[in-house]
Amino acid sequence: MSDLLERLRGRGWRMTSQRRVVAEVLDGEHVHYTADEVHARAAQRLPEISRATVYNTLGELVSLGEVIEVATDGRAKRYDPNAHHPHHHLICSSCGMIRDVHPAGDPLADLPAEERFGFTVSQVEVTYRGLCGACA
Amino acid sequence: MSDLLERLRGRGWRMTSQRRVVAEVLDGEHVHYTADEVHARAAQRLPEISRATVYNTLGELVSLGEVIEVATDGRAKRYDPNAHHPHHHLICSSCGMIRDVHPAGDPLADLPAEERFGFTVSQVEVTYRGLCGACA
DNA sequence: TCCTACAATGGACAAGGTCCAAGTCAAGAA
DNA sequence: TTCTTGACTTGGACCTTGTCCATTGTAGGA
Repeated sequence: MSDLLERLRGRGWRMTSQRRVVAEVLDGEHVHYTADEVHARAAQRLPEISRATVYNTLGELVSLGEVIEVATDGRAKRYDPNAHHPHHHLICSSCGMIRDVHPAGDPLADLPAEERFGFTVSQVEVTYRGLCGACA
Repeated sequence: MSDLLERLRGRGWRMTSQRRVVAEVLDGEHVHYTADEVHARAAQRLPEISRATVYNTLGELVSLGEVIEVATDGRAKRYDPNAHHPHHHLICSSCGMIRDVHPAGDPLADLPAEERFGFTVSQVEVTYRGLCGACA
């Protein structure tokens, strides 16, 4: 994740302790926290960090393309730092656990021109749902 | 949509004017209203219908499998009555318009066993995003 | 070290949705 | 037809998620 901190600094980000902590919380594989979870974890290291700062920082990371926003269920959005490795999501309908997956095939190519209705299609998300081993 | 009313009655639904109006609002092709839009349209025919009843009724229709809930953007959920005809969605990133689409291919078959992590996968949603003709 | 523009804070506010106690009514029973 | 009853509806309080803004703090360049 120090890569991320370097990249951000290179883009002219002012490096504050709050931003550093948020970036560190988002380090790791298969991390899909809600904004609230990010805030709770960040607050363990920096108790006075505010909710607004976490929302601001997450929003900036998303618009810089460093983090992906995942709307899994109409409840809280989740934030996925694995933005530089294209992938889709597999979600447990019972406990909400999320895994990154890499299906074969190219869903973009599967959408014929006559099904595009004049849209310029630029992005596809595939969401698989089911029950995880523990919930089944 | 009278089919729907019949099916619901067959399942033991008590038929009230509120439920009838909600079901009627959801009649048609390419209908993807938010709960609030359903409420507004229902209220044109039945002014005293309450928000809670609309939410209850939509929730019941979803759990009966008659309507699909679509979380397009982390804002309000949308309700899609086209539940008996499998399809996916194409969404304009600018104006939010939604179209039903029918891509080729089978994304479920594209997820190899070693990418399923012990899940029993039962459902796939594919969401295409881009700009519609008017917004491009 | 000092400045200052950018960032953080916290509290108010808004949207979307859920819950609940009380009142209403659809539909089966008599 | 009328009665009965439990399912349904209502409206308002409340919760969760997220945004906004005026004020205060501070990173990093001069």
